[in-house]
Amino acid sequence: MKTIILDKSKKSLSDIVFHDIRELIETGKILPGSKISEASLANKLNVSRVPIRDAMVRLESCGLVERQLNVGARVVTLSFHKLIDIYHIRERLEGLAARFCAENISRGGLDKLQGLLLSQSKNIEEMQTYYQKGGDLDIHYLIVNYCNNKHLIKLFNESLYYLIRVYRFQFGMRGSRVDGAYQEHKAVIDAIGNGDGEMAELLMRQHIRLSRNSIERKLEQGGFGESRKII
Amino acid sequence: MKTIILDKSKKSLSDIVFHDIRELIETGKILPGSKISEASLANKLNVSRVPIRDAMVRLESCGLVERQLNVGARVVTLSFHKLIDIYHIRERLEGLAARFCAENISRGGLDKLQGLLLSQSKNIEEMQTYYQKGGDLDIHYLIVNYCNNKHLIKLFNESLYYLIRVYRFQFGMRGSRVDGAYQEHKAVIDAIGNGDGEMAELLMRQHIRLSRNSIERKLEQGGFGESRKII
DNA sequence: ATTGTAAATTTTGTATACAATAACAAGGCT
DNA sequence: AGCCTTGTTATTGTATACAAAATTTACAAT
Repeated sequence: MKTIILDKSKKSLSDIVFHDIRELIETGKILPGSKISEASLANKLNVSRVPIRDAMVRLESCGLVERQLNVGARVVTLSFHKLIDIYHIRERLEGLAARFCAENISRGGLDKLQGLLLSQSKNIEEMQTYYQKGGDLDIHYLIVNYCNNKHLIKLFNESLYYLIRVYRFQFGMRGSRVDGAYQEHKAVIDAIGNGDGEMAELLMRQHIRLSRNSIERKLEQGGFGESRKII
Repeated sequence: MKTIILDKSKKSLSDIVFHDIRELIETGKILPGSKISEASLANKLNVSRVPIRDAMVRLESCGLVERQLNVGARVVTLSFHKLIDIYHIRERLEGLAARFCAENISRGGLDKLQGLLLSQSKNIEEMQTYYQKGGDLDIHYLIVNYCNNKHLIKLFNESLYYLIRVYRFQFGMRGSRVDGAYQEHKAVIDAIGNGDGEMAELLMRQHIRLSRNSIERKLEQGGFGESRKII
């Protein structure tokens, strides 16, 4: 008997192109506010315009570009105000995800979470680089993706996560609040491990609220390094 | 001097087709779980496959269809479980929207909300038909769209609202809980009018939680009329 | 010099054509 | 008979070609 392994990792060109462009935006290779020409991108990536357009439609849905009829697509322009708006949304949505995790998470999922947490506690220096790379997003990403609510997962992955990554890079938010984050992450994951949904939601909301406060304070101080020019 | 009025209502074929298909799904003209052939739809709507594909990509982002590489798109199959998941999300997101409304809404926006509420209080009979048509969604829609948080608005409109409408139709959820809804809507809008964000969020969350409870009870009783076959 | 108009160019939107993949059916093998 | 193989068909993915719209450029009139 031949085992049939359906290769789910097989991607269409549209898919590949989508992630290529997403990464170009995320890493600032395409600047915010700049126009994206379908033809030039098609040349650059050696594909026809069709996969590019597919990708554009998806990128618009993800909030990374804005399109206008007969004019074209522009990379979204970010602002601190919008960032704060997103943190309010994250507070509610990730709070809910933490609750669902506490109620539903599998043994394997919990192991994964606790393992990631443990690897962070090893030493401060590793942690620094980890956080600087935006790796703390991984914990948030994992918690959402283990929450077992398909709509919530899709919502977060497609409408928030990519955007958050763009913000992290473009505002130079690397390494902010490395101090408190670990303890707060630990508290959330402990609550999840105890199966205490109410507490998990509360702690996650508090954690994200504190992050937002930290950002608002830095904003008042004119912080975030050189990236103010992006405003 | 010639006045330039840029017609934002101008839509591309892709746009029109998107809403056409969305409505076909919403009204059950295309059944849940059924396959959508690009070619046949292109024939039916008298356009080429290109706008159909654009629409498909968007429909997938909105959660109305699921696509598989080299196989095609299927209309999503709904379930009570998923519906409950969505209500949990709505509770958080619309709660936040109510809070933002209380903090930011314009005089005109508030007038609109209170006007809609007033028109509902006129008489029970009108209200019944109003709710049966899914019009109570309008209040929820308005509150979100006046909340002044662009990301939240986009999230709700593109990832929840269409789906909710599909659920309403396919599960025959018309007219459920006409009784309590008015009072609860009034309470939320009063809080918004008073600028009390905390209270507005609390009341909206409670309102949606009660709706969810009502649905869960009906589910236990084997309710929702003939639509159980859809499961 | 500036503004308005019109031609030219570029870019997007849509249609058609071709390639690749998967679903399906028929026939041969154990 | 049942299952595997293989060829056929249908459908999706991608490329190219054409149409329509917007932007840019050039030029003329004030």
